Amino acid sequence: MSEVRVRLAPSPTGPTHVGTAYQGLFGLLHVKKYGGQFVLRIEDTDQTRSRREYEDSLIQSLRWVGLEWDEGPDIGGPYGPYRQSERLALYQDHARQLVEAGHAYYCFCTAERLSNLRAKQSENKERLGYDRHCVHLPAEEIQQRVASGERCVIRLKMPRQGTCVVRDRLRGTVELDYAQSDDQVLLKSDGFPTYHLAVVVDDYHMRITHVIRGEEWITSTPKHLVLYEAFGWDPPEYMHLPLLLNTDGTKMSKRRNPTSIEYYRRSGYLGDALLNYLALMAYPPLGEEEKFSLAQLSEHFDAERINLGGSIFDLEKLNWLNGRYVREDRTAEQIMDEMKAWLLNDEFISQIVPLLQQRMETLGDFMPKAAFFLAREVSPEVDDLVPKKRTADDAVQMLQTAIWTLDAVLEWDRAHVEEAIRSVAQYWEWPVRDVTVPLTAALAGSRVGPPLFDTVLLLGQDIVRMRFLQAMNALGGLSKKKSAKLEKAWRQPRHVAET
RNA sequence: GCUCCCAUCGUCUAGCGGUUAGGACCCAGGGUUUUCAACCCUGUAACCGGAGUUCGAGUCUCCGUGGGAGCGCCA
Repeated sequence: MSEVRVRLAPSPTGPTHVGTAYQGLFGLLHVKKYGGQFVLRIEDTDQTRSRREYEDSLIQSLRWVGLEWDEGPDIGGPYGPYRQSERLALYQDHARQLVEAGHAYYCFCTAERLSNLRAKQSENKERLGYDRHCVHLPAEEIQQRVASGERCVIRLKMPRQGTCVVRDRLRGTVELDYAQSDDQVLLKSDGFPTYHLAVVVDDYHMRITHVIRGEEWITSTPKHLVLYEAFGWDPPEYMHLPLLLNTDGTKMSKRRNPTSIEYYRRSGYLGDALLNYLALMAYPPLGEEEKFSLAQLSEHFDAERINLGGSIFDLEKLNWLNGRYVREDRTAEQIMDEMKAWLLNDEFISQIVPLLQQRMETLGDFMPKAAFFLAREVSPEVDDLVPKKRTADDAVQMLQTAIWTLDAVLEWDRAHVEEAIRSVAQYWEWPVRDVTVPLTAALAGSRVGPPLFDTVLLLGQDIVRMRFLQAMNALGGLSKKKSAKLEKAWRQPRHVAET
């Protein structure tokens, strides 16, 4: 039996999701139990969404919760490179190899044709999926169109019938009809692979023995098994973990919950407490004690004990656990060090002082006025969240559009933040003050505070989103239906009058 | 719509045919404490439904129901 090798394969397309740490935790546990290697691989095959800064914060965040890996983009290893964008030739070769062997084919369908197709299928209540329009093109035509530089993709030829038996370590066998999977694109027209090709090629070449990933992948496993078969490789063992859920039971998303590791760090949680809590989400404590370290857990870890139902991420319990870590696991000195490493340092305080200086009479005014920058949460008065002559509902909707607008800001600097907030006022055709006052209240807990744009900048995207969300909830929230309607209107292209 | 996964207190869970269904978070009450936390004690609260197997079902089987996920040139 070969050595156990497990990988964590996140995409650097946004703040690091707690689910990434959760999956990494169980992967690491498995590796520790059998004594193998844990690999970090960056899946940056989406050129439009992947960003290097996200990769940096990803690595930092994973280290912060206490995850460690033996091979990865930052430390190298024998099977690198560990960044998929640096392995393109490998995927392209393998895709061509599949075409030559008759397991895949070129497809010239345009995005427009595909979306029309999907619309029609959805209208006729048919199963959504590619109709194999390009599967039987004559060889000469393909050659000609490829040679002429026409945009095309390579698709996997899935079996039309039969049942795929997926062995899942936690669930036993899962049977899925091949017909449920359509001909997946393997190589995109920009020459980058899709997840499905890249994951199989890399897992093979990196000698991955166990694929431990979220349950959302279970239904696409047949595609991966077909690829292993086509290449003549032995597939790895699969373990699909249950999902982390919002309070309403849906897949955890930043729309309803703080989901990023950066948020929890910034809010003052401890990395080891967060990881401990994440373990509890799917793994029952060994005995009565629910507080345990990674080392303690790995000693007794048994995958069979993983619970299969998705778990709701419960802030209350995390707060309780984190409190125990603060009180029981750290000396006062260590807490001091943690706080310095957190935000109580010159770097951070020196950014606040200029914002508050003009609002201070004595030095003693500083801490109370700065408190909201460090607080876990604030509780603004409803009156401060609603501008005069507006309703609570108006304010809720405005807050929601402010969240969307700020989420779309890629360069988190003063100019872009200001532009985004002004555009919210513009969208509603409100005086800027009617936007800035509630937003300030939502962030600072009071309508009086330092300048909004600087405050937003300093609090950071994740904290800002969460405080806006909390303000919305304080005002009664927004129904799903209303939210969808608002979003539709908000996403309409807007025509700004030209001067 | 089609397919798959899942199902014990509000939440996280123990239970692997015979239990007064246990623990933790939350909440409530009490104790301790100069205050507040912390800590300790007590309490409220659950086996989704229906058949079947069995002397006996939370536990096994089937059928419902409910929830979730997937069906992208996103991962």
